[in-house]
Amino acid sequence: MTDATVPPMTRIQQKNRDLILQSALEAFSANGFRGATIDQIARLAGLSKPNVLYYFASKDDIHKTLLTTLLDMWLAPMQQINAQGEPLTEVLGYVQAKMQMSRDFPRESRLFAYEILQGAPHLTQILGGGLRDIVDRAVAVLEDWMDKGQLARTDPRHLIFSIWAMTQHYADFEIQVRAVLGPGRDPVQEGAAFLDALYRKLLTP
Amino acid sequence: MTDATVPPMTRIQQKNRDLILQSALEAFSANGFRGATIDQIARLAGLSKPNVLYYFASKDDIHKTLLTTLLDMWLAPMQQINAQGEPLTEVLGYVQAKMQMSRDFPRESRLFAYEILQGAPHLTQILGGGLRDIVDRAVAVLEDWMDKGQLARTDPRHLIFSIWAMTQHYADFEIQVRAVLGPGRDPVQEGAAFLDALYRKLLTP
DNA sequence: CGTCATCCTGACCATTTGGTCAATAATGCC
DNA sequence: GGCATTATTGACCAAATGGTCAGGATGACG
Repeated sequence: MTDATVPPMTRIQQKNRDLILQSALEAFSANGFRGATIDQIARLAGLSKPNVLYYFASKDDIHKTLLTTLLDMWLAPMQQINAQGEPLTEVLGYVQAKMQMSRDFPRESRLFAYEILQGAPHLTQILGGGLRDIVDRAVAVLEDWMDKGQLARTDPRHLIFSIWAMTQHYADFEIQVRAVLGPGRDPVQEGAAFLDALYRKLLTP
Repeated sequence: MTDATVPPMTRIQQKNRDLILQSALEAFSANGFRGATIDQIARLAGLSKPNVLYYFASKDDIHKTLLTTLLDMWLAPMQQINAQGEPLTEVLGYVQAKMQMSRDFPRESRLFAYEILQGAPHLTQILGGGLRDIVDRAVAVLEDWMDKGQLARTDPRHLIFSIWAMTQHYADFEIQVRAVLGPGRDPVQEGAAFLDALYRKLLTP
């Protein structure tokens, strides 16, 4: 019954779809969904507009594909928290990993920020489903550590919110951060040091 | 030479300009600048599109007016930090004030979030100018308190970033927060309690 | 080399949207 | 009431934009 043998996916397809998604990431993250145009994406990819629409059914399709493709990568660090590891190390490692992503993938960060601001039209299912499960798992681990006295007690969910908020801030509001800090500084590096100290102090039992 | 006696500004003008700005806040904060249309703003205001453009020169003009009008209100809490007050109380009060704004003015919060994400095309001057000065003043106060040993030492600027990040998170990413917390909870109230504990622990000498 | 599927494009279309304008209606004021 | 100023609108425009399509170019492959 099942198995439609999906598609062959030629080398050209692979290459061009990747190219388009890359360009779309650039465009969407800079201007938001409405602000980006297919023309712009096509130009960035070095393709014609109809050609872009040959690989994707619509602008919306590109956007949705991009979001779902990148979501896994975005949530990966939290899933890598090791319940058998040293609690403080694990949490601080997670913070640093998220911070690293702010530096390395600011466009992805902005893409998600726009989506959530918009009301998450494409992610509502995932928000209430997969994301919640992933968070719940991490929360269980954190609570276990707190029960054992290996971590100072706090609300684990708001702890996670705080980590998300701060790490995203350095990516999404980079302009503001730079404006306040002035030139010649490395916001993310400084931020990483600050957050390490902050969470160390907060979570040390 | 100077003094063009500006404008009289009739009662109708006052009322309609206010109406339009209110409607524009609704539209821009929900859909971003590009996503909102003059038609939509006009409909929300119960006016015709040309009538909206009678009061404002362009869509851009509405947006800029809105941003600059609301910026003062947005930055007010930080300017109310009292250098003569009890340090911890002052900082925690600032956090609570910002949190209160997340609850009471989420649209304003999103408006600024969109603007910064976009690269702050309308606020660049203010970011590098007024904002920086305001922050510097607060930083001076914080550093003074730290020097006197009344506040634990941290980077004051990143401390401020963290407050901004967290308080804005509850407004701008409300959907995500609600999805993770589940129904029947009050994110902002819980967040306020969490942040109070966090900063108390971080800043108590 | 032939042929079949994949790939690509110019031209085109409908809709949306920011903005204009001349004409009309209210309003304020003497 | 009469007149000047202010408000308001329907009709209209040009540009931008998402998307279509028929036909041509370019591969893959026996």
